[in-house]
This record gives sequence, structure tokens and C-alpha cells, in this order.
Amino acid sequence: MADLVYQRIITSLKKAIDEGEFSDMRLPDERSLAESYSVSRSSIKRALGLMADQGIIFKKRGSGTFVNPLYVKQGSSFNYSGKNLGITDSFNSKGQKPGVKVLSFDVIHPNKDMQDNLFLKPSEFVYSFKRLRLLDDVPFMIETGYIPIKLAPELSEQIASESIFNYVESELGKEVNKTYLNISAEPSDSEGKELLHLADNEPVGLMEGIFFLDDGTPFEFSTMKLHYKYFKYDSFVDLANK
Amino acid sequence: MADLVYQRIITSLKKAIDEGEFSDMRLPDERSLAESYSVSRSSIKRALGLMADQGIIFKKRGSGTFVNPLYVKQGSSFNYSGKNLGITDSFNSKGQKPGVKVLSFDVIHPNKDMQDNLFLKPSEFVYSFKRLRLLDDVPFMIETGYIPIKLAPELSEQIASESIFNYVESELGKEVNKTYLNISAEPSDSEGKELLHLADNEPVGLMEGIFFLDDGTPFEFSTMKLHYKYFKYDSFVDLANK
DNA sequence: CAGTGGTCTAGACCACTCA
DNA sequence: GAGTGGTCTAGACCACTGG
Repeated sequence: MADLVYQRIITSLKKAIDEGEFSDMRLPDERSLAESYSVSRSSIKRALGLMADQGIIFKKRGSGTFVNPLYVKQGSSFNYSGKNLGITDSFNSKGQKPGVKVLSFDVIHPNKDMQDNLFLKPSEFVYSFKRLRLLDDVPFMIETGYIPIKLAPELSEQIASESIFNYVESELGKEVNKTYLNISAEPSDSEGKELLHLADNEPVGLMEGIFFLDDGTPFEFSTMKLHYKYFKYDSFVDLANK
Repeated sequence: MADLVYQRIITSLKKAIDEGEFSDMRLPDERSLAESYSVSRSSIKRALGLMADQGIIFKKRGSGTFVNPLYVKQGSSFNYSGKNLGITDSFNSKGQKPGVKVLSFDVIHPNKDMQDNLFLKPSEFVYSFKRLRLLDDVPFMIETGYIPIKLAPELSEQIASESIFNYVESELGKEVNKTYLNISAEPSDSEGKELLHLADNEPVGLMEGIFFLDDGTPFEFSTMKLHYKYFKYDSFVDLANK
């Protein structure tokens, strides 16, 4: 991770920003940076481009490159701690103990929707499972998942009670590393009220997603209903990409 | 927009994909593409990289480049129509007539939070306004916004009743093109129930955002409360960016 | 006009996949 | 080992900003 030139530069520039090195919020121009790091301008451009995508800096043609003032701030309501998942990994990141309880685990025929989303023929089977996820023994999310059996023939309730993605990575040698997410919210239904201990007026956050293997195969279709207090998603958006 | 090499290639490849040219879901390798388009491999890499960021294709080192099967599908629950704003622009995009009603418009001192988020001194003033947004005369969003007066000295209730961002672009010659978003959900409060016609159990979607000018200046802090049925956000996420 | 970021090229070498 | 994408370089030229 750290032996790449552009990664090294990103790390170094972040550190310099954190240490208040650019007091006027302006970075040196790309050509100077290339020289002082003894790398090509292309590598500098790559590093700065990634940092701009993350909202750490802003680039303006003809003017220069500037630090996002909010990146430096403490106590801002926004944290720039890297990526903004909202997915499994980030749930663990708050120092709370994650837990999983499998509510059901079956093999079924996919409906039309599922066939489309997972790119399946009607004759193919999928695992269908429902899990309750907890943090420090408090339930916060109901997850309904569908995975084609041909992609994980040995999947079991035992595996579902631990981590499916870890299993895929360690046992099948593949990696789940992309997802298409659809985020919304709804009033809680009876299931949500019961399992997530929600009051009548309290909603759930919905995250519907398709997870892909690294070769692009759709691996899982998942619907995640979250207790609204655990429902949070951060995103830095470039409105210019038309 | 269309005179750039990598844009031309993206357009061309998208068209080819739509027309089913790559029946095995596999694109030619980068070196072949470079030759057939008579451009450098770098330009091909740039085009393919952007397409991968948008989830149109998947690249796998050592294996090749593949079309995302869901990009081709019709009737999938996912649309890949480019960017996934959830912001002002996209609200208009459904062929419905947008409307704005200004509920209040004042100049105030920013509180501590606002000072941090907009990078202000305590002595500086901000415009504070609340707007109700409608689609085909149906209210769907309550927007509370704060803009430093020094960034838009001539702002008025009249302008707020139209489009503030259009005003900034045409009159001030600056552009608002980046935003940091924080998405969540809550039970509706009395204001939401009244203005958005929500029942007791129906929630609002929350989008808190800071909008930036192209040089990185924080321009507006905005809190958007949306009727939950209009609350939707799509996102393609690379889980590998650690 | 000088300075800055944006686009594009041509080519070298590396790292991974799979037959 | 052949084929594929990933990283990096060195340099040319363009487009925009601002004094």
C-alpha cells in the first residue's frame, strides 16, 4: 500500500496539511512539487487528483491548488476520514462489538426481480437468508440477502452467522469490492418495530445494494433495514460531472 | 465536452456496449483499443478508468476488462444514468414542474457550528433562509440555508425565490460545483408534518450539506428535510479504497 | 504575459492471471 | 510464458487566471 509513488505523496501531503504547513491554504504548483519530490508531474497529478476526489483539496485551472478549509478543522460536523461506506466494515469502526444472529436460511427460486439483479436464469437457485446485526448486543439492522448457489456452493447457516464476505475471500479466493447502493427511508413495519425496538413514529433507513465480485459478477442482492439512529451516509460529490 | 479524446472514447464505447457489440461481456485489451482508436494507451486508460468509477465496466489485472451486466439490463432497479446527485438538479429531472416558496429570509450572526462549517469569524453575518420546495405544486422538501453575506452581498428574498446557484453563476461569475453531504433519517417533527403533509408515523429524509465554490470556499450550509417518498440517493461504491 | 492546472503522447517496466 | 491491466516517466502543447 505504501510502496506506490502517488500513495507516498498523498500521505506526505496530508501530513504537511495536518501540520499546518500551508498556512495560506495554497499548495505549491505541480511542477515544483514534482521537483521537490523528485517524481514526474504525472505522479503529482495523480496524487492531487485523488485528493481532490476525496474533497481534501480543490484544484482551479490558472489559479492553483487549495486546501479544503473544512479538512483542517476540528469539531466540524464532517469527518474526512477516508471513504464513506455505510456498509459492513464501517459498522465495526466505532469500537463496538459487532454481532450477527441468523433468523432464516433457505434455498429458493429467484423471482423476476432477483433474476434481473443477479443475472440469473429462472432455473437457478439462490440462497435466501435474513440476519439481525447487533452492536454491543443491541440490534440495529435487519439484513435480507440473496446469493446464487453457483457462486458459493458451500455456503451454510454457520458461515452466515459469521462473515460471508470473509468466507468468500479466504475460501473461494475471490473478493467483493464494489457495490451499487440505493438509499431511502420508510416508516417502520411490524418486523422493524419488534426486532429493532422502534416506536410507532420511528422510521428505518433502507440500503438496497448489489455487491459485485472483482470480475464484475453480481454476487449478492441485499436489503438492509437500519434503525434510524444508526443510519448515516457521508459523501463528497462533484456536481460538475454531467 | 465532446472534443476531448477520452470523452469521445467513453461515448463511443458506451454506444458499442448499448448495441451489444461485446457479446461475451469482454472489451478488447487496452493496447488494441489504443490502436483501433489511434490514440495513446494512456487515453484509453483514462476513459476506462472513468467508466469503471461509474460502475459501467470492471477491470481486472491479468484478466481483462468486462461490462457490468447490470449496465446493459433494462428494468433493473438500478439506473446508471450518470451521476447520482439527490440535489437540486436531479429533483427537476423527472419532468415535474419545480416550485419554490420562501418561508423566511433574514440576516443573523452565525452560531459556533456555522462559524466552523462556513469558516467565518464570529463578527461576520450570514443570510439565513428557509424555503419550501414543490414539484407540480406538491411540497416535498423544507430547506434551511445559511450563506455568508460577504460571498453574496446582493442576495435577496427575490433571488431566493428563484435559484440562488444560478444567480451566483450568472451574476457573480463563480460556480458551485462540490458538496459534502451527510445523509440520515428522522421521525417527522411538527413542522414536517404540517408543511410536507406527513402522518405521525411518516419520517423525513435528512440531507445536510456544505456547498463549495470552485476555489474551495464554503459557500452555503444547507439542511434539507425531504418527504420520505422523495428521498432517494444512488451511489456506486468501491469498497477497496482503504 | 507569466503562472497554473488540463490533456495527450510514447514508451519502459512491473504484477497478476491463466492456460 | 503470453497476455492483461497498473505504475511511472519526460515532455509537448493547450486553456484559463490574474496582475
